[in-house]
Amino acid sequence: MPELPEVETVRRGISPHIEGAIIEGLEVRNPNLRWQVPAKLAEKVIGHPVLKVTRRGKYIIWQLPEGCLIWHLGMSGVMRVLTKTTPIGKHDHVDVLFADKVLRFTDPRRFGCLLYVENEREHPLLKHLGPEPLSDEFNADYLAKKLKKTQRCIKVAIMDSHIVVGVGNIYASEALFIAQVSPQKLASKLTSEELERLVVAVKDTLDKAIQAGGTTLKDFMQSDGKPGYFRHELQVYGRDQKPCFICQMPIQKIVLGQRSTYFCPKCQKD
DNA sequence: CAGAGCTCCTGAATGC
DNA sequence: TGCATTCAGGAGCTCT
Repeated sequence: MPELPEVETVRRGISPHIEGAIIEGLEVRNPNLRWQVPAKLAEKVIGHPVLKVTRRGKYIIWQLPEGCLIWHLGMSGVMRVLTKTTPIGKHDHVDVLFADKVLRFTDPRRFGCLLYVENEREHPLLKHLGPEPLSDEFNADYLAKKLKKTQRCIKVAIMDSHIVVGVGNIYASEALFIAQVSPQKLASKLTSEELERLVVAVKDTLDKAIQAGGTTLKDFMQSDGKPGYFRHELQVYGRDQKPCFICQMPIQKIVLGQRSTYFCPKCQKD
């Protein structure tokens, strides 16, 4: 399940191979992703170079001269740069062909997407997104302002991409544990100290994971292998009933906003 | 307007 | 061993 660090790792992994290359072909084997891949996408992109590969939240954006491709990996999406002779697998839905290689998009669950827009800033998916978590714009003052009047618990709020992008289910639990704030606490009730700790925890957690991802980049292009994702050192996620690494109290699993949530009832205060 | 719940999909895990 | 059932999850959409 790609979270922001994985998406950034994918971006870094593919960009050296893609940037500057001219798209020579597009093969959409299954357009039924989260949204239909636009029918006449090929004629819009073929013959044009990919100028730059950027990221906004968990969206990967390919900048072309007259528009851009917007990709999302959903939760099972994978992008790999392969040789053209690599056999096609069951869930290999899209190939972008270059002179000497192919960018292959694989996504068993098809929660991902591939869209095209002329002006990235105008696109409804990107237009109203909150700040990047690693930017200075994401700070305790900003969060305080945003959460001031909300009735939601902090874990649900921090996962809202209108508040801040890229904080997925796993890292939301992790960051709250590190910040020692209960995921159930009403978001508007966090003290400025707690907000500060949470902001720092989110940045640290994501940043560390991105650094870890960098170390796997060399393995990114295995022709038959897995993408260069990496294992996290998870403190609470997936550790239901296992002892807290700080106080040994069993980690609790609850559901918030239809998402499983893990926390230490002793270390994380309401 | 804010927020709760629904929804897409398939592989992995679990149950019998 | 094998089949049936359950669950997970990103995030936009619908409904209240």
